Amino acid sequence: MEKYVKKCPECAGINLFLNKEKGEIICKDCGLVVEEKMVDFDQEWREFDASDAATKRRSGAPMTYTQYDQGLGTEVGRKADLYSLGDKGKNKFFRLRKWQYRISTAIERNLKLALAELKRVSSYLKLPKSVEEESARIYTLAVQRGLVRGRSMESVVAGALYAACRRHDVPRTLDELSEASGIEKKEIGRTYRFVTRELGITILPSNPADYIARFSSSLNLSAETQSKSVEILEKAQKAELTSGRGPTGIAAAALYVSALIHGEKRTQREVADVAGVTEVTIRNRYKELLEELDLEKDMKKVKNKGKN
DNA sequence: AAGACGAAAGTGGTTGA
DNA sequence: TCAACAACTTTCGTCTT
Repeated sequence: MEKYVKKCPECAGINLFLNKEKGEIICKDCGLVVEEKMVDFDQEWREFDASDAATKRRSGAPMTYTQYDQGLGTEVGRKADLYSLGDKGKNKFFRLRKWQYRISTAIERNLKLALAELKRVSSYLKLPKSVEEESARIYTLAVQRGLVRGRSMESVVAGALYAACRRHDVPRTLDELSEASGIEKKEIGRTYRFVTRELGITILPSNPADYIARFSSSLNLSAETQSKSVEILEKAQKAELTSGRGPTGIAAAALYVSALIHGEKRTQREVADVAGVTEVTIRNRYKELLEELDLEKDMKKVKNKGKN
């Protein structure tokens, strides 16, 4: 996170912080997420020597995975090769070239459509460009390996986006992806798992804290509440309450408790809705939090009723 | 009347034989 | 391949504010 220069449009505070990875600017005073979609002005690579320059630098038209063939294509053979072939060889050659042509145009057509869809969903969710690129890359690989066969193009696009979000620590819930893409949640989850497994993409379990900023912003919670909940999350992780649990549930519970403590009560329903979990899950996590971390003292300050 | 709480049954996915 | 299993959901009745 780095300091940002402008003033917060909500509270006119100057404590704006920029998180480039997530494409978010967060106001530490009021917790407002000012801008979720921004242009990343940075180079994402660094050059240390000439070979870095050769491999990483991109000049001319930018080579980008959001262009469907990256300006590169495959062609089978050239005329000159024909002289070394007999009649049989020639036939084979033409057949192969025909197939290659069909396959590559099929892939290109598919990519063209898919990347349009990908851009649509990505902009709907206001995802940063880096994530869009990543998911386009993933999708391209998936098409080349024939992983789309038997699956709808849209669901693979959604799966690729989900994977890219996770890799960039800018998690969106399956619900959000589902709403944006119109694909069922389980279908996205399925293709996501399939694609990442087949492509050997490793993805770390997402950190609950990554969800806090967004959730708390849609609930209009204060910055104190927000940072308190991150604090709670850290303690929860030390107490090993987080492993194996759904990160959104934990994030939601931490936010819920934190809101209670700061007298900004939100109903379990409200928190559950933005986090995409049920009230029951929040209750369970919330109960565990109260048991394991001694938050009672904090709670007493708010509702001064003795416990036991 | 709305919200919080918790029990019970159901779902989809993982794991280990 | 199948059954046991954990996490989470759905549903519903009861209690609290």
